[in-house]
Amino acid sequence: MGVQRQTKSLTGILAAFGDSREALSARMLLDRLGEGVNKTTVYRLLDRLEEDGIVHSFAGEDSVKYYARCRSCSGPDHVHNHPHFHCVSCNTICCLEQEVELSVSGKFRVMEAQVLLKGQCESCA
Amino acid sequence: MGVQRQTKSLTGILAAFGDSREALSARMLLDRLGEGVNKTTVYRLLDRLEEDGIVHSFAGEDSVKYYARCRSCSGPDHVHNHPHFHCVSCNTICCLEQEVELSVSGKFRVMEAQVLLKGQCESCA
DNA sequence: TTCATTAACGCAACTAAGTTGCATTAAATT
DNA sequence: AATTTAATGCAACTTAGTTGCGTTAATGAA
Repeated sequence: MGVQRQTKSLTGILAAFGDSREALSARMLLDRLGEGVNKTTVYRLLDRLEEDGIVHSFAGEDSVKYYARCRSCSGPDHVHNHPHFHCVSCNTICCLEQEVELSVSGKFRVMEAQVLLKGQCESCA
Repeated sequence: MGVQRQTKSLTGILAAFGDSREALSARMLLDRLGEGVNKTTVYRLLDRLEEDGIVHSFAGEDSVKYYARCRSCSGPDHVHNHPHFHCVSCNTICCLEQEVELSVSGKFRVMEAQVLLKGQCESCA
């Protein structure tokens, strides 16, 4: 059981994500929301939102945990195997819509794939 | 300019990697080498070894930095676009040999791809 | 609309990963 | 053996993330 109450920290965080595909870290959320929210609350809310399948998370290249709203990844099985793109110019990280299909030979049983791409996004290229 | 001297911390770390494809974190190295090495030294050596292209690094699912010896990835351009496999049974992370080819549509300019697979490895499957 | 319940909050104190400055040690070269 | 300086070890620090606990406030019932 994740989020159960409509608090202003919750609406603040959801508003920060807005309707974009951008991935945000706890720090980024704290910076954007300013005085409005407490560090512990942000971490706890992100956990609960992830439990509920409202957001998903992944480790960025900088070994920091990033969160993004679930959009195309909200299918029946709720798999998050879309790539995340880190633009080295504008330094934003966002979800790409397309699924990645990759074939791994051998006897490995792949259950989940996390793809992190680095380069220049549409606006910066 | 990375590593310049043959010290026992260096040989210890290289011995810990051995000839395997396993990826190790600073913590794992410290645990395995015990009294033999200092925390700061391990972090600094890993940095230098990465500069020299002896090892490469990536963020694990746990947002911890993992290092692995460069083997198949030691080509002319030294690209590290092979996948890393995290076995949920034996909990080891290792480099896979095969390159991943993934096509990203749209106007993104992809410069680097990091693929982290989760599942069961050959021995555990 | 008020009250009771308890989810959620905020603070302080903590852990763990990784970094930095600086004085000391020890490879490598002469 | 003497010199040079890369590398080390320590302590102190930064940053990400967690935990315990007393307080606050969203929600549903009376």
